[in-house]
Amino acid sequence: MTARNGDGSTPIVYVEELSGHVGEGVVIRGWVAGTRSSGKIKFLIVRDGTGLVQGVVTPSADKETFRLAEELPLEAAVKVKGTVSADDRAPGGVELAVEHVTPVHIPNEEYPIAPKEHGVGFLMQRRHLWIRGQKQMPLLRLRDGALWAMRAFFKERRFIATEAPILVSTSVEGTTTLFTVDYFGRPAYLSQSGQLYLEATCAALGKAYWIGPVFRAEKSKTRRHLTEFWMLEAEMAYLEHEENLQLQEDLVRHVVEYVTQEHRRELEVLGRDPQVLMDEVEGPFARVSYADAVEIVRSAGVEMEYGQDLGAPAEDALSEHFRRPVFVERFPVSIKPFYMKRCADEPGVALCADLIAPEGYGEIIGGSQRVDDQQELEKQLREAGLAEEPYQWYVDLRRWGSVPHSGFGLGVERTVAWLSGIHHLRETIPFPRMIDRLDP
RNA sequence: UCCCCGGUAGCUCAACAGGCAGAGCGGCUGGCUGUUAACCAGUAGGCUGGAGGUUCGAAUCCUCCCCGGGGAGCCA
Repeated sequence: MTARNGDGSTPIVYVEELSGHVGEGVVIRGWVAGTRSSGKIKFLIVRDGTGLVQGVVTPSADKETFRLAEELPLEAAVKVKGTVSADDRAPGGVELAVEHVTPVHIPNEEYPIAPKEHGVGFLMQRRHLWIRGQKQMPLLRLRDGALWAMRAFFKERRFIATEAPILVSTSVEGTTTLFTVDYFGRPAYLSQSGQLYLEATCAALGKAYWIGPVFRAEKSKTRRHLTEFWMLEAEMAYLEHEENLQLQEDLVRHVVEYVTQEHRRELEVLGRDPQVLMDEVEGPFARVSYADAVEIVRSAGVEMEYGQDLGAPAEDALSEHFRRPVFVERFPVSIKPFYMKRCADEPGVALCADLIAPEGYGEIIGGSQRVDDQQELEKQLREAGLAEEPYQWYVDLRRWGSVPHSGFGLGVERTVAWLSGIHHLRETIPFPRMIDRLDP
């Protein structure tokens, strides 16, 4: 269905569709992203959320339009009627010979974000406007593509999309700092993970996943942390460790393939070479045990003791060493949560793996096979120093029809950062929440 | 929570060793029929984050506070 303009004759189209309308009259509805003038010829850059197009205004347009073209400030809202023409000089290959501009809203004040350099603090305070930027826009579109690819992957594999609660009464991992809220007079917490609930759900549905926000009250202050971020968590009954890794690998490869095929334009604007991503997921992902990883990290000159978790410098050393996604398996149980099953051949290590992204983007997946034996689970709860009472429902899952099962959680923002080549997580989500950033 | 760096025009920054507070961009005015962060000419724009202190004199040195950035730990 093609929308029609007020006069009933001119089709309203989006910038991304313009190449299919060369030679035709169209109306673009959008915002002014820039103006230039060279006397009797004026240029109007218009964006509409799907892309940017240059409108060319000459004296052949009506008088009012010709005058407006010079005066329109940044971010004026306009409807632009014109004829689409192919032009090699235009970025994107097409431009618009403007016949008429209808102003929808003309700002009275100067737009605070000039098309010039700005500091991050300045831009973050104006995040609600910054997202209109020519790099932010494709980044958010890329995020959409990545999430879409994840959902399509699971749909195709017959996983059921489900939900986990955000308000919870207990911690999943015991160690992480939680946000507390008042829940009718008693404390509740914002969930840091939906995993325990996914374990329950997968015993009902067989294969389940969810994509939702999770919260960490850690006072992290780095480019790899947000206090509110989105996690994709999947859990599958009868899935064992090896198959779990294969599932994760298939998922990540699918997302990369989808994004490099369907979002080439966005990647190009972001300066991200799709070939780099494709090369990284070509062939099986690397695998290394935690113990061997420690040796690799040390030989790269990074200080690390066996028993310490992988810090950022350690992760960077590993991604530099393997230059492709790498699963780090068999972590010491002391640095992993209580619900992980232990390796049969070595009870001191967990049947788990973290997936480290290439190029220093850090851990994008953490997963494991879960404890399926009731006594074992109760023992590990005690060893973790957690109260058993709040976890009774979780223990129940081992009481009736307990089966081997595994799952994982993927950090959406870290994945998008890797895909897009963006350095800092804050740009991969529309309105990031960080230790010192609650507005806008 | 800890460590490091910073706060000067709307923005990005300069101002030697304590001595008249500047530039580019943006804005505004004018010029230009193919500009790509256009270009050319002109113009306005400042309580140097706040409070104390040292000094003849502080954007500059000292103390405290506030705000921003980078990193660590923790994690996705």
